[in-house]
Amino acid sequence: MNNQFEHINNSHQKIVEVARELFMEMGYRAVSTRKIAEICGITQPTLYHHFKNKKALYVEVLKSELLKMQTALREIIKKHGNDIEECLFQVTYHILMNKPSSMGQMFHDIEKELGEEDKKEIDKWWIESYQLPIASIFEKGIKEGQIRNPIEFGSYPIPSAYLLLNLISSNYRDVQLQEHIAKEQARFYTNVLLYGLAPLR
Amino acid sequence: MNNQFEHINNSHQKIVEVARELFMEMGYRAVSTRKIAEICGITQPTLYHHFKNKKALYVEVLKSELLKMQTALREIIKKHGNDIEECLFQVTYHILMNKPSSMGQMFHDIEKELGEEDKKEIDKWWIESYQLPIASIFEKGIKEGQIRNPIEFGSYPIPSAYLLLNLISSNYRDVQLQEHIAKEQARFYTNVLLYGLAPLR
DNA sequence: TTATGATTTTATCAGTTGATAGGTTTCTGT
DNA sequence: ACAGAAACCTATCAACTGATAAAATCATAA
Repeated sequence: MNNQFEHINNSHQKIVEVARELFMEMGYRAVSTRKIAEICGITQPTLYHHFKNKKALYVEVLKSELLKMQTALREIIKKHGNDIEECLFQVTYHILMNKPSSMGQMFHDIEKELGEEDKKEIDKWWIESYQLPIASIFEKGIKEGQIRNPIEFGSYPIPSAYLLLNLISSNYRDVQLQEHIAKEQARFYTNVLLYGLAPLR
Repeated sequence: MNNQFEHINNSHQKIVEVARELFMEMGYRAVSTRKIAEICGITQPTLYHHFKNKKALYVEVLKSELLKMQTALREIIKKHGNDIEECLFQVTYHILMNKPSSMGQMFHDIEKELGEEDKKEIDKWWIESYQLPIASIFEKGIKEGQIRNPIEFGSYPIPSAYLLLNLISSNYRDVQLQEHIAKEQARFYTNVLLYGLAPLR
């Protein structure tokens, strides 16, 4: 019934969706406001009715991206929280399949293209979406003795989380992973992370 | 005596150096030919006397960057080749300290901004500079029983090399690492890579 | 000295970019 | 039906981009 509201949401949401696809694929600089508008089927100045400027649109894209990941990771951790190996595998697999094609590019854009205030806000969202959920897995693992003693090995939850995230988020080829290959890769990552490449002595 | 030759080299080399710093820090798109020229102390059209176009300059920057890394890694491997743990640590530490501040951005630029023929050439150089040297460490480790059986664990040399490279090359913060922090991080990476986060049973 | 070629400069172009002003259409609540 | 707001459009701007043409400077070899 509230056609106005739906209409706003439709345009707004479509712009964010299109922008996310382009920004994450090509990077902030390589995507023009005209290209976004064209794909949305609107004219370029209309974008500026929905968003203050290009940066604001990018920030909104990042927020929606991070929020989606936060929801998904919490779900996975709730489901497999009792089995740390399976939990890490599922998290790794999910990120591999659903992350932006080039997270390195995304981090670079956040660092170089946004202002201080935006950066801080995105940082907050990033921590809640990626860092805390994954660190919580390792924290539980340490408590239950499935992860080495951090004091001896340096395996504190947050550094461990970043180690896993670095492992996942970088990819020297930007290829989109196929399902079974991503599963294989996630399994390899998880195995190495937990048990290492050296044979048991 | 050959003043002409020196002069060419001076300009040429200075342009490449300045361009490398800017390209690696800001990314291909964010660096204008005018900015490079300004820092070099020359006018922008002069760049086009030394390089066919912006892309050609970027390719040259990448080549010099990769060549430097190739030389360094071969040196390290020759020196510590008999001790796989120390060798991996030294390689990890060296890359952490000397890599471009954002390798993710670099990969993205290679993938999206270069043509097919340039991409293939850079790929060749990349393999010789990073992939083969690091894979050779794991290959030796497998032969000598310091790395698990690849058939059982999936720890083939090249996937293992990429695992380590992914670990190193990504950094969600683009901060320049300080020496002792990089050493600590390299040690942590090497330890996890070889022995895993799970305690020995 | 002088001719030649390498190097660099000035002037300029055409295309793209993010952004704004001002008018027009569309929708909504009364 | 109508007032007001929201959504969208046309036209346009100033800045910046990579690139080229043509002239000027410079070093070098004869």
